[in-house]
Amino acid sequence: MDTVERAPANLPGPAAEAAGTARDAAGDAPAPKRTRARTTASMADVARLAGVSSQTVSRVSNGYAGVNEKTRRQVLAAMKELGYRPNSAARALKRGEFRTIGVITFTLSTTGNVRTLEAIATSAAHEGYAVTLLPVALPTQAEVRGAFSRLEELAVDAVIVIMEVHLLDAATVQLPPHVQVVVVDSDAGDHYTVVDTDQAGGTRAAVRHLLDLGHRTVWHLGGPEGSFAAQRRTDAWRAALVEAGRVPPPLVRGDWSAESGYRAGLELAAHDDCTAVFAANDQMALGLLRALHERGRRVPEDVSVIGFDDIPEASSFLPPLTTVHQDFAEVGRLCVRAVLRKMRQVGPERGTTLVPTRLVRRDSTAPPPEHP
Amino acid sequence: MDTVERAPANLPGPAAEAAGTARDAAGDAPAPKRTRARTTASMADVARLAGVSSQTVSRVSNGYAGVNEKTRRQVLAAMKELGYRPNSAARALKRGEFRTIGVITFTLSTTGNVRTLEAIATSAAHEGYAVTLLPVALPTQAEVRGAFSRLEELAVDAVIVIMEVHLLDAATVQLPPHVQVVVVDSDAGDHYTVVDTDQAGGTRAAVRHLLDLGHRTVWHLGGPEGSFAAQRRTDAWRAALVEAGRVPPPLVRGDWSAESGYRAGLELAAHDDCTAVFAANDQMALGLLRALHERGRRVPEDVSVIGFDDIPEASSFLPPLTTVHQDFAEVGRLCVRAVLRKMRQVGPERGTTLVPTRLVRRDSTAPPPEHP
DNA sequence: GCGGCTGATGTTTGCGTAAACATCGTGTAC
DNA sequence: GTACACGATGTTTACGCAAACATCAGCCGC
Repeated sequence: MDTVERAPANLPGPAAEAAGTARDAAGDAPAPKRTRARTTASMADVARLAGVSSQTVSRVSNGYAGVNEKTRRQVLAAMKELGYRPNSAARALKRGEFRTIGVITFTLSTTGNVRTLEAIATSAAHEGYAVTLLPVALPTQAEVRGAFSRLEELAVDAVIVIMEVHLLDAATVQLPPHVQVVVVDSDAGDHYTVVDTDQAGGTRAAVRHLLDLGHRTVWHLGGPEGSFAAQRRTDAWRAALVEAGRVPPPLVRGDWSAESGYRAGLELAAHDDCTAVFAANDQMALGLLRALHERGRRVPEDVSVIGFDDIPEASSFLPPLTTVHQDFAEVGRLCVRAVLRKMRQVGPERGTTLVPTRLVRRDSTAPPPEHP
Repeated sequence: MDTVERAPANLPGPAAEAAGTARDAAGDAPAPKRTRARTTASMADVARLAGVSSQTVSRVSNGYAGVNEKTRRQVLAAMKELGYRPNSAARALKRGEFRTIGVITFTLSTTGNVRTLEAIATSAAHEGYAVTLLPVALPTQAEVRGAFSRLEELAVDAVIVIMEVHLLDAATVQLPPHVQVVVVDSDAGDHYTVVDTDQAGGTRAAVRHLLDLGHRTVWHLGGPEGSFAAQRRTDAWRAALVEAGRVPPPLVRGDWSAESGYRAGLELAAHDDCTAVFAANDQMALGLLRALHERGRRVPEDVSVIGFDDIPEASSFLPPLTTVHQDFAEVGRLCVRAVLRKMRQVGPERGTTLVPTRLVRRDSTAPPPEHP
């Protein structure tokens, strides 16, 4: 821990030998007013100590070739002694890039957003980029606009937006020029670059699974209106039923939360002919399971339930939940790749990339009861 | 978008007339070699267009007093026309601060970390600070060291670490000087500034609640060894029992995941004398509930279960989970406050701040069965 | 032996901003 | 009416870095 305590800038005389003695003059003489204690050593300091030009320090710092091995070693030693760290502000100013990606998202309350964010951060780090978080408290236009106006001053080279793009457009966002944007949870593939889970494919798999088990039709516990993902799942659910010649029951809506799933579940439990429910996410499925349990409808004997997301807890539900697995890590990875490509001006400017899903069969689905 | 294309730097003499008409000239004449299309307007560009000095633009930009209202308006108009955005790299370089806080954390798989991070981001935004994420894939020393070495070059003024500080120490971290650190999930209050949930208080409340219900003792499903929070809960659990004159049963460990709670639950279900279990988090409690259910032990009639965290889903478990509510938002808020105070050199350098918990009674706890 | 090349290094310059200092009217006190 | 304060603005400078260019040995080929 001692390394943290050290204050390399004020070392008494160690730097004097070996090279330049000019430092002492600088250290003391000037007006002692507020000394300002230079916080970090600069390239110039290192250069002085190593007896080279600052440009050579720069070359070493950036790992350029063309520096004599002996010189390089001297410089490295000087850097170490002074505790030199390149100043990223100066670097960014000079290079014109921050090596940082901004991520705008709503509250991190949904598993999907968190997982995606995590993957983005990891992938970005891998590429030498940092990730700056721009939280938006509420999905209102004012909030979104606020986030973007913060962004305007922010040190980012690109932005990944994890939310329905309509809010973005509606907020009359004015992005800093040359800042690339990639969007998740949106259908704006013709205006933006979009990366998303294959909502439709996953939904189709879920519905088909239930129909294959023998259910006459499938009810749907949908997500909130604002969400594109929710909309997409609802549309796909309806389409899959129609395609199979079934009649879609009325839609029941929740807001992604388990609590809303519970409330919707109480409603669904009242329908005796409801033998299969496709919940738009696992949390709502959880609430649904509780409601069904309370109303004495057994899962999966009386009612089959299928979720979406495959959160880690899904396998521990009662009963373990059959669900559609989303590969959030892949989504995050692709976001970073897409945004970097856009920055480097390779790859398509717009269009949607879909990440496939996978149906995970557990114990919450079964054939319908003999005669309901 | 046209504002982007414009190359304000090369304007010949437009500044002369209030709102120049000389723009056309700039587009053609200059050497067409890679034009480099200046990406953004600088203060100088705005100054030229507004017919003032760049310093005045700076004053307007920073909202300083002492600028004539008319002048200010001119400047603002010019800014708007050029789509001017202050360059944060230059600003950071000049001011010597980035207005950014780095957050180091393990994978965002635990609710607590995510909630805390979210609160940190929100509070920081409130204070005009951005948050940069430094994900650490695995809690190994090498990984932690890697994160910190990335950090060394990173544009942050302070760091909040959400993890057991031992890993940090062990990684022989060398922090940039003058970068303040605040830590969550740690007992290093004497070396660092620590903000944490009152683990002991929450645990005591949980244990007492169960004892008050009439249980002879309370079993404990603990978290992983590396975690300070887990350790603290385990210690407090044992202490609370001893204090009440009870004999602590053997400790059962999980790794925070529901799956591990399930495995541990199978084990616990085998003990007929186990009538009350305190799980170190809600996810493990979920798995525990499933295991008990599978083994035919009813909750709460046969076994009482209590969790820790109060994740949103807890109220939808079967049965709804009694648990200890953690105020992650407050933890995050206090982290930001502490770190900003340290930067401004007010407030104590080290020491621990505890955030109180609250017991949330739901349906998973009840008096023990008559004669077990 | 000379021109030119290569590798290693130094020098100059400018990125965009804002602190510090300088200037310049205008009014106000005496 | 001179002195002086004050408000409004302009000028200079430095933040730390790295691209572009300059220098300067040593070495090669002919």
